[in-house]
Amino acid sequence: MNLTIDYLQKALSGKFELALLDELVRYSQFKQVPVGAYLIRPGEYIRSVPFILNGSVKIMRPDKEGREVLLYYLGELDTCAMSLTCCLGSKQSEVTAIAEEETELIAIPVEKVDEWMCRFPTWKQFVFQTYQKRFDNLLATIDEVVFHKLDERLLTYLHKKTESCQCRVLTVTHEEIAQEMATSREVISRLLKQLEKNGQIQLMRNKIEIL
Amino acid sequence: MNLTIDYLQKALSGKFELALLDELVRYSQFKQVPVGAYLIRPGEYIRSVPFILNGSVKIMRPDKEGREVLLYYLGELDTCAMSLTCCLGSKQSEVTAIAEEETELIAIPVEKVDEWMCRFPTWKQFVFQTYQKRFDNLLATIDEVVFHKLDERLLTYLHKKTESCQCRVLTVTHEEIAQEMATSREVISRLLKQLEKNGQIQLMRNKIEIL
DNA sequence: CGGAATCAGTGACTTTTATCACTCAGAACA
DNA sequence: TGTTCTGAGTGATAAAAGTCACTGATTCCG
Repeated sequence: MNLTIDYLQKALSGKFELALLDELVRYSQFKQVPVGAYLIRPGEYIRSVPFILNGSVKIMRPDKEGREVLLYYLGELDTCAMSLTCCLGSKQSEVTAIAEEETELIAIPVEKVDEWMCRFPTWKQFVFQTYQKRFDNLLATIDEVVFHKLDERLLTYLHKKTESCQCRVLTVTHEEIAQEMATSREVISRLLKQLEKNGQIQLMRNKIEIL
Repeated sequence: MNLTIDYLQKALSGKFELALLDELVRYSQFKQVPVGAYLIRPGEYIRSVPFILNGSVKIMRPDKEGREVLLYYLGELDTCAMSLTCCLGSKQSEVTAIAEEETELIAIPVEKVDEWMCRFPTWKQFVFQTYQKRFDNLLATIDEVVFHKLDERLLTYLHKKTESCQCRVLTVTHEEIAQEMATSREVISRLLKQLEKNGQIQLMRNKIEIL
């Protein structure tokens, strides 16, 4: 697909001024990312900041032993704050980013992200809003793991997931959930059964319907 | 005390250009904060960004039921990234900030923080480095609570605390530790006893020596 | 079709953490 | 000096989460 001002204008619907849209088209690169593809892995350097047009991306935090936790999802018109700082400080990534659905995004070169901040107030505002959102996301994640038990966490996990993919029936295995919540499959299976008993969900093979 | 360029120059030792130091002195306010004082409480609005000259400040995340967790410490030449975004977006604080020691800081008005970013490259760099650091802090906190057991968490808690206050003997009760780690006093008492048995710490009334 | 692979369910048990109930030591203070 | 308060230690027990071992069901594919 070709990146055009028309397209961006529709997608961003008045979020940015025309001059900025023009530069976005001129300097950034359109990308289509298939489900399951890695946008970034820990340790890699990031050379451009992804700006998601549609689809969704999950951000995971791994530890040394191969486990990992879901931090949050990025969706439409979201940007990764970590990649911002990583780029500007040319630091390696601390997280994994995986396309949860087929995702379309534009990759913006770091220099431009930096340059535009002073030239376009809407861009600066956007960048800081992004930081704000990510901090809130991380704090929400901390709230979950510190203050809530697994069954509650599982429920909010399911709800967030349905939000992110916009459908009531999730296609996911217990094993996958366990990995994203850094626990074991059996535990998740049992808790899911419990939630089903309580009438909060409906279990099927590979699928979970949220009621 | 009076805020002078000389003083700041010494404190910041070449971090910022003279013109910026000049504006720092002109527009910000020097503050001395006693131990235990609240810099900010959740729900309050922040009108200026604190820049810590010396001392240390602990940032806590509360939940609705009155419990809270320690997120990280701010020390010399640190700034709170959350207050940055909160200010710029005029949002309420999501966290509590308490002076862990007697702390000296300068309060910088939001408009200046914003304005200087385009005028002083060192300032912009500083702001983004701050975001970087806070993200790293939050990720480290998440690592702890998700991947580590309480005894390990307790040990890193103690080590961070000694770092922040620069002494090997902490003056703290088991109850306080329990609160900052969102658990109960008995649990902490037992784990501390265990650490003492392993020769990692030495317990005294109101005091813990790290070996 | 039939075997292999993947996913889910579950009993039995352990470990970790939380909670309750109480004792004891030292500090504080009148 | 004795009483009160705060901090700490600890046994008993419960609840939550993790682990092991196995079974059964469904899907996939040669």
